[in-house]
Amino acid sequence: MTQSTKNVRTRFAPSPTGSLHVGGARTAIFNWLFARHFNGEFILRIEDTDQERSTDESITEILDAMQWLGLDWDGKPFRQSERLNIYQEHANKLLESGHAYKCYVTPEELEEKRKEAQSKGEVLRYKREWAKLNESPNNPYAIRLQTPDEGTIEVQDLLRGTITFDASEVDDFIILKRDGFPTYNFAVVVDDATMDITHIIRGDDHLINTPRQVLIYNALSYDIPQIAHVSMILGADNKRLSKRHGATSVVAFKDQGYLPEAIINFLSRLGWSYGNQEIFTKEELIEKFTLDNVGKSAAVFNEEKLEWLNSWYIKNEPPEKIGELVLPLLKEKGLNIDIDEKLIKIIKELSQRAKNLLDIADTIDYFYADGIEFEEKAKSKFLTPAIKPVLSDITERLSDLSEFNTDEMHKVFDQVMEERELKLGKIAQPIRVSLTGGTVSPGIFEVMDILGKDEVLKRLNKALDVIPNEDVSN
RNA sequence: GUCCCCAUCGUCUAGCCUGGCCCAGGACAUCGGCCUUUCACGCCGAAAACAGGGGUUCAAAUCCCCUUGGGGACGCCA
Repeated sequence: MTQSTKNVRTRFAPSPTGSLHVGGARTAIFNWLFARHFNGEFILRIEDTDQERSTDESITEILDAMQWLGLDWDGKPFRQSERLNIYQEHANKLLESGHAYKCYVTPEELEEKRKEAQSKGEVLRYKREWAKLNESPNNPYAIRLQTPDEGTIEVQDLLRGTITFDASEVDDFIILKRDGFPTYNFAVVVDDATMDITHIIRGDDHLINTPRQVLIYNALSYDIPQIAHVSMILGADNKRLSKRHGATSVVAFKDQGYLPEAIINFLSRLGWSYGNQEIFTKEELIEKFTLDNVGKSAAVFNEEKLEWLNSWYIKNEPPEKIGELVLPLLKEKGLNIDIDEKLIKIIKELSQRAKNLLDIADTIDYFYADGIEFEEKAKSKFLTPAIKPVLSDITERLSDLSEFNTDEMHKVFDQVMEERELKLGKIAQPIRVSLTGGTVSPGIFEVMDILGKDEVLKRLNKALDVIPNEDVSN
């Protein structure tokens, strides 16, 4: 890639009309990685020029999500709504230089013309003479850029090379709305130029806007930054990812117990790759990310793979860290505990079986319950009169242990198995049901170790109480 | 409809730029097996793709063209 990578400065420019969705997050990640890779700067710019749809809640949500993902930005986020005078100055300059003109036609009139064209199966082409409609010093106006009528407009894309558009495809478009706010294309150019952005990485839905932006750069005599259009993320049906596809916002995944590491890892690999490597730490991503390995085709959001990555991180991150993350979930369930040796042991076991943090919180109950309930099916299948003597025997021997550790437990079980000529498979499930109430849990020795001697004996005795005695009359 | 982009297993992708090492490699998911104390984990294995057609070339997944398919854009939204 023959691009300059000195003083790199990238930006993420969300519009605050909702929370951060995964597509936006991927764009943010690429820009962030690119900047960090080249020791450059990554700035945030809130594109809130749509007064109707922009909200402060969205801004907060987006910034929170960015922070949660660990995408730190340099300096204070810019807000376009606070830079109106800058856009107006630039628009006036274009007015003076003859690159732009005032247009008095109303949105309503245009809408009517648009409908008319549509009914004829056509697309509305703006005609320059409409600008004069309603012209009067007192009437509001928008400002339009005067665009060339013929020739071509070339766009240089870092990923796709030179893309040529016919000038006739671009009609005179609005740069400043009648409310004094800039339109997207204009604000983007003015901002990227005045904010010294060196590299723009954005979704390829913006590719079609780029010739317009090129025209603005030229009219303003600004240099054009390096631009890379990455392909979009699609849903499983190959359609543009939207709410219809279920969870698409970053917070939704957070709420479902996903780790930021998994999301970053997953999203980074959508459209980018590094040989056959699947797992990347943040540091590795920064080290290895360049535009050279970014692909051009659209990627389908594959939630199963995200899930796999998430379970990988849950298994491989330090249990202390996972513990910190599940603590609030446990609080929600009324389990007010702190990180201690017991919790860490539990996490080590449960994380092997969890796809997300919720799984851990959902399967932890019996470790802390004061008196467990037996699942009916489990009870009737495994807590049988036939097994009662065995359970009773084991309970007695366990209670005799002075050292209650897994080695000693194993010895007890080995003895019982040998004396009674039973396989572990025969006694493990009754023990498991006795200790956890159900048929699914980590290994019984681990469970006993975590529960401790007193609790184990308590539960075994309770189980013995509920098992009817074997009918010995016959 | 017009314009723009894209095209390797179901999915994410390696390989493509700099043709031969590719009867195409990895991962997720699927299926089978092993391990086993349940559930998982883990390990081993299987099935699974160069969209189609023309060129160029001794040789094409790799270069060119067309077709087809998919996506995107056609706003005083961003």
